[in-house]
Amino acid sequence: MFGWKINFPNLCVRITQSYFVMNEKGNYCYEYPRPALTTDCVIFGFDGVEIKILLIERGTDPFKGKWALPGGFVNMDEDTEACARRELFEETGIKDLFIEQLYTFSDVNRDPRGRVVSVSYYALVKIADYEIQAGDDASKAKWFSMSDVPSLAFDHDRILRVAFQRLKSKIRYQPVGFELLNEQFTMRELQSLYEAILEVQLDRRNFYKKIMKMEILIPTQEKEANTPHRAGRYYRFDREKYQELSNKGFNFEL
Amino acid sequence: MFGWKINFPNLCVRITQSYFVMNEKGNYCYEYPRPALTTDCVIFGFDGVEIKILLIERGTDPFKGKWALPGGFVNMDEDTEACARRELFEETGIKDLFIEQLYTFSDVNRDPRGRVVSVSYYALVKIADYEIQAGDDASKAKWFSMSDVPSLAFDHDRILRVAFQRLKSKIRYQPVGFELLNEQFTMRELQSLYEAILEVQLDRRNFYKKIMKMEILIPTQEKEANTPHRAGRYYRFDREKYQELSNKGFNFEL
DNA sequence: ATTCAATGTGTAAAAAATACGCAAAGATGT
DNA sequence: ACATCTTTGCGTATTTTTTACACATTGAAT
Repeated sequence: MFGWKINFPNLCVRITQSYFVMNEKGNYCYEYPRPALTTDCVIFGFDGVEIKILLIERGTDPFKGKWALPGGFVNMDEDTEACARRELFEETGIKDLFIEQLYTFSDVNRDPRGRVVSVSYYALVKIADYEIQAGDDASKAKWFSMSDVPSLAFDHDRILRVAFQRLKSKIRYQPVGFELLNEQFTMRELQSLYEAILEVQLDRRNFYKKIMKMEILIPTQEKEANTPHRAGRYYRFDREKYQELSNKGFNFEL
Repeated sequence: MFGWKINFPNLCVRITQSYFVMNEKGNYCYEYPRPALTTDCVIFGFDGVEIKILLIERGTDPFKGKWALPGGFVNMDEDTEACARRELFEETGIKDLFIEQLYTFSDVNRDPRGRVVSVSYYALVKIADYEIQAGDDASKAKWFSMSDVPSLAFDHDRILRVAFQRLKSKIRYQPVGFELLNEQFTMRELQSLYEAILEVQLDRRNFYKKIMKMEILIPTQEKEANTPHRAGRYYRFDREKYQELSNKGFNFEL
């Protein structure tokens, strides 16, 4: 319905009340000025010890050479979430991941190129699945520890701060942590994840009892390999069971 | 830096990488199509019994005659929050209120006029301050009970649902309820507010003890008037004390 | 066999949430 | 003056949840 390429200069395409004129250069013309719309994505991973985020080194100005969040301009035939997923895939090869809208940043001067409004998302990925792809293609993507993030392009420092804050509060009352772990994980990994995000120490035994009482973990028969000690059992998150319990009024909380 | 009115036809104004051309009709022209950007605002009030929301009757198509959330297009020199506040003031006379970003709605077909992305906000107002203004000016603004909201224009039904959900979860761990009450309020009013939003019944005595233990309420010497029984004491929310406690790690929770 | 962390269960103490009881206050109407 | 009605403020017993830590056992690797 919108954005057809029409090659008559100054043809006015009327769509109810909003319309654009296309001039001889093929530009899109509107009666009132419009901000450009982009999405940016904060991608969190977990390496077993620390929370990491994926950044892209900018190849063009502005901020050429600086690290930035993956993102780009919204197309006319996609909503912002689709845009975030597309950009993510194009820039890092990551797809099919947990993604959720974070906040829309709209400061008038947040982009030196002009008025650009960014709808930001945060995503949780199983870092092992993407470690390789991220590093090898043309775009310079790299995982950084949260404690080791360089100063970022645009207002991306701020976006990152907001995202981490959100992750921190989200993980306490929604079972999103599992998105950061492999399909199978040990109790110790799960606990370490919570400790890394919440920045606290937890008692192993109480943690175990609390999480087991929820009945949302399926113990598998498999165990860790190559440990110098007794191998930990692998568990998997039971999404269906969680949905079921959730519908009955159960609230995940840790 | 952006959006200067320049009267030479087809003059290209280059701002780093983003630019617009102004054609002979005074239109704003861009190399790529852009969605229009609006804000919409869900305004909550509390009349002592029920949660209410403020709606505007649309005077023009599309959805002429339907009720909708107050909102409008974002100007180039204001961020989205400023836009939401401005539109709110223009359409309802309300200013200086609690406002917070809710979510950005970007479905490709959410507006029949074309591609329009809406950054939505929700606001909490002391209903008594605005009851009169809302009804009297040209725009037809009206308070509706949550239980009695008509079908709304655009995707505003959905926005409203999301907003109420947010209010419900927000009020449990942030002291935002006070924004809905007068500067002074009785214990009963505060409790009724929580009961209305959370849709539960609370024990008066436990509620009293819990809220008093937080030490964020200042009891005044004033009391209700014209009650057929013992008048309730007025309290006020101690913002500074809350800030102070909050910095020390105190978490409001009810 | 030794080492070392994981496993799984138990339990006691502390803290928080829940459910009521009750006497007194005080504003209004009769 | 009295009856009515709801707030006020404190008390308290019970249940539930959280927290802290003990302990015996398992099992992979060297």
